[in-house]
Amino acid sequence: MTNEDEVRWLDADQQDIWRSYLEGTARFVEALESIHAAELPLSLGEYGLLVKLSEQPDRTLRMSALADGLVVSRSRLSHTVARMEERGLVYRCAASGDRRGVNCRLTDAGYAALVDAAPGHVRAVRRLMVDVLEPEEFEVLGRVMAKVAAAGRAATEATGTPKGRTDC
Amino acid sequence: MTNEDEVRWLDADQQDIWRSYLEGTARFVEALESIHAAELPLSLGEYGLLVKLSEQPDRTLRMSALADGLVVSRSRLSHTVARMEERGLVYRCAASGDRRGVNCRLTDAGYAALVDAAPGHVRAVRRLMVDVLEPEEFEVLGRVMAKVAAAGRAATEATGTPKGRTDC
DNA sequence: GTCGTGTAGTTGATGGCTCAACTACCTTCC
DNA sequence: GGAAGGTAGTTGAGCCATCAACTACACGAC
Repeated sequence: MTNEDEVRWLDADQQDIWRSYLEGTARFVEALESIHAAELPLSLGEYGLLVKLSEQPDRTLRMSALADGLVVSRSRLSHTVARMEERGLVYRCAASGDRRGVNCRLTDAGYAALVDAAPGHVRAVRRLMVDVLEPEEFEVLGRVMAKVAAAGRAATEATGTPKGRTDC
Repeated sequence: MTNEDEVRWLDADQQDIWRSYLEGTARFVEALESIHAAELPLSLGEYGLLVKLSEQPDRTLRMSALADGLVVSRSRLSHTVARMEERGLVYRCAASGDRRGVNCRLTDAGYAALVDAAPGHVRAVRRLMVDVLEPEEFEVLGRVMAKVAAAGRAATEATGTPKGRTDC
């Protein structure tokens, strides 16, 4: 399984690309998170959570769906939502139908924070990514990362315990 | 500054691309980290650190250079290296020339761990990214992320306190 | 020389994340 | 109907990252 003879190493060009990817993602999130921390009322993670909620019909989503959508563990989401609930950004209530379920709902204050943060967020995303690329480059990036997302999803479902799953 | 009239929002296509990017990076690191945790003797972060060291002439690098190369704060690197030092993977010693400086050096055990982890790491990177893309797609990804890296670097240097800097 | 400022790195307190364990509920099957 | 196993979500302990403060050294100006 760890037999070295079978390994197809990356050639020099592939290594360069790989390192560009690693550095690019690292610098990008570093810059975006620091803009959120310095100028906006929500961290990048909180912003993403509120965006997801705001897109739902009743600004409401099941905890599990939210965790899957944000690609975080259920445990982490529980803790995060608990903190955001204390700040009045969201609140939890029982889900109808399945008595195990819990809904997470965006409050008016949460929506207001989202509206407040959105312009700065979009400006930052443009400055750090969208506007530094040619339109075609940006499009390819989207196609490419959709493929990568699918591969990751497949790998996570197939083998290891995804995130915070007790089953298997 | 947060005047909404001036904001150039993303159109529907751009939003799709942006979300593909977010989900792709999230699922990718999730899968890669879980492979490291389950099958390899080093976490993804530790692996990256040892790779950087192994590329240096004497398998040695200044702490500050290491922090910059890995895009992490000096504080975080200090803690991480302290833990890895306890495991015998690296060790620190005074740098020559500048008496403030500290060198981080790869031990034989650290190199052995790297050699041990490398095949599984490369296999995972291929399965999760390189091999799911057309060669041209992968090349574009490299070009694109190099641009993004540059933009992030510029933003971080220009404005906010980068990571763990006390100056400014 | 020493004052001021900048750089290198560490440290400890705080807060968030992870992991495993747990409750509670649903579903299936006999 | 009840036993077994799956799903939904939470909790607390321990680990890791972050932040601000700190030591120590370097360098330039006067």
